[in-house]
Amino acid sequence: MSSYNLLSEPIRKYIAEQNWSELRPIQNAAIQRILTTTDNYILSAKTASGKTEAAFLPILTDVDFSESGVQVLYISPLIALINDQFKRIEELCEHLDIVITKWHGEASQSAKKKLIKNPNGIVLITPESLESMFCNRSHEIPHLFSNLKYVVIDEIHYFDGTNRGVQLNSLLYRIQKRANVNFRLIGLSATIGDLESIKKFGGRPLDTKVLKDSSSKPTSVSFKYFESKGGNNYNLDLIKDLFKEVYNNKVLIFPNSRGKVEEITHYLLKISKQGNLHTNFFAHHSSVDKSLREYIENFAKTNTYSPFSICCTSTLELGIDIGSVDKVVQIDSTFNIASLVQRIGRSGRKDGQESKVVLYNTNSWFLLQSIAIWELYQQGVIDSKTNAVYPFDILVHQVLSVIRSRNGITQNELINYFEQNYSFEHVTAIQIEQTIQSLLEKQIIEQTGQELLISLEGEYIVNSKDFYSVFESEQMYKVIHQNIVIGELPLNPMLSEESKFLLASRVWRVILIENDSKKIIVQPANSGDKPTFYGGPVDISHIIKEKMLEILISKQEFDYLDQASLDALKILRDEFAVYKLVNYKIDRPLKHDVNKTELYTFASSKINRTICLFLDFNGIKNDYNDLENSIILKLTTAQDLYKLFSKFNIDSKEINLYLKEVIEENPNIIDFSKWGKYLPINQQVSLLLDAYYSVEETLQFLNNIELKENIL
DNA sequence: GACCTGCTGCGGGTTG
Repeated sequence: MSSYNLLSEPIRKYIAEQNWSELRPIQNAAIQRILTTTDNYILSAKTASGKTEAAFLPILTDVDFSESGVQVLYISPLIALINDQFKRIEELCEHLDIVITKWHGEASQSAKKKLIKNPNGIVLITPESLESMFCNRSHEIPHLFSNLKYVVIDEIHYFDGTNRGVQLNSLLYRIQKRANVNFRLIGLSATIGDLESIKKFGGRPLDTKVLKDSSSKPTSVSFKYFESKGGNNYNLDLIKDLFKEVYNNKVLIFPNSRGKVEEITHYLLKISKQGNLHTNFFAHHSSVDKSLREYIENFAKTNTYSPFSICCTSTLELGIDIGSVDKVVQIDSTFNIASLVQRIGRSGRKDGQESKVVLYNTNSWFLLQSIAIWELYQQGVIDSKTNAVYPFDILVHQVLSVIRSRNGITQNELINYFEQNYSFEHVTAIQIEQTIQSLLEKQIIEQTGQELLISLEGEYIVNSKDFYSVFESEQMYKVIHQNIVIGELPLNPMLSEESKFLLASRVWRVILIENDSKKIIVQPANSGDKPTFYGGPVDISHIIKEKMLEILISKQEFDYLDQASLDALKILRDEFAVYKLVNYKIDRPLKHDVNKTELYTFASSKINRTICLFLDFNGIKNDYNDLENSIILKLTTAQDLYKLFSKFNIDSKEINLYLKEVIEENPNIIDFSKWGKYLPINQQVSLLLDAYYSVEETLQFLNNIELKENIL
């Protein structure tokens, strides 16, 4: 039977009205498989290939919405995506009598109350709102979800390998337990790196199948090279070239940081105004006020004819609906392949159109990284993030949430509950007990009779609105002009009264800083600096670093490079030719200089960080540059380094003891994790070794490499 | 050189 015939009458009617000539491959496959099996499915297909419909056409056919209780739970990482999908699903349900409810922090309270009173239909929610449901409406969970048939997770790759993903998986387990229900899971994504890891969502990896439409849109690419000379400032020629590239098109520009977004938007606007051309240049990032961002998104979506450029960070990387753009500009390399795939997918969304991407680079290492990522993308390789094997920090958060939600639970019940929780599959009962003991010792929880309860101290933590998320957020000051919020900035020492900065593509002068209400009052000004934002380094995966070396030592030519890129690549290749590297898996350059030695690792950021940990442990001073892949040491020979590496094969007890000392001396080291500080010290050590460093992998890497030296 | 994500419930006021 054709997949169309499997669909219910109202759904077929809907399809007829859409004037679709045919169903897309991913839709056909999904309808067939979802309606004829009981498996979970991950639907993977390129952006704008109709994945939402692929999930909902069969689900709407399968589910009897006249029954009470929420039938379908759609989970999204972003509020903006929920708002977009709400409209789409509403259209899909036009001929069906189905209630659709948005449930997130900015959704209507009355709609939520209505759902509680009469739970049914489809609910669209964020993981954090789900967490809050367990905390504040625990007794409603069975009533809401005991008839749940499907959970749909949108942009599921975004959760994979992240703390938010561990939290989400734990929440799915908690729904199953609390509402005593078994649901099917449908995950949607355009970019999947690690299939095995994604299949674990929902706790039935063996019954979770992947439907993948690997067809990709033709993409035209060009690389341009404008070296930045001194400091962080862009080469003026880059800005002029960029202007020519964008001013007559609809474009998204991704320069990788909020400060650079402001800088580039400012320059482009300036050039355009000088030439009396249009002023549709926008800055879009997390520090620009939400209403302003929505205005920009809406401008892009509704505007059919006029050209515009939105300069943005990853805020416009996921599937928020802004319509189609003509081209995507990436300035310096993305940090991973999935990011590039998502960004490219934003152009040429209409059928038959090709995607267009222009990659600018401002130094040769970024150029090399960009080529590596582009080549891997062409090969269909996507890099993936990996979770900690023992995510103790999320465990501590979930333990607190469960105690709060249950309003008292015995220790044995709690241990048993988390032993079965598939989100913590490798964590043992003894380890769970240690986590609980630590919370008791730190007096976050207390024991009353047989039951564990949140203590007075703990109430402050679990009752704070900051409790629901597993990621940290810094204190921000609102930037206000004439009672209108422009955006928000972290307060830094550079910012004082009379200082000037760029935000939302305009220059502002600080009039007043109100510390109590966390406000910065500003007025427009003529010139100013880009604002300073705090941000940690972003890890680069091993396959990208390895590919960079492969390209560096090969003679491979790339026809998408402009002359300046070719020249820059040649200089870098010539520089490394002296090492006579043959095998990119094994050979690593060791550069002897007049008073220092540089080890070029071409390894993942995590491995580099771990090598530095080993060096610190052995009292060897080192300096590390992730972009250039190099660890700088005092003068040393390859023989000395081999000797040192063999010493790294140390008893893990020693490194544990060392890390304990490090943590005791500097407790802030654990702050890379929001909930890490509540863990016992041995679990803090484990978390560092597991999530921050990578000992096994690093030892394997060091045992495998052969150093190739230059002769001074 | 350095992304992003989310957030309760209540009480008091205003509006239709």
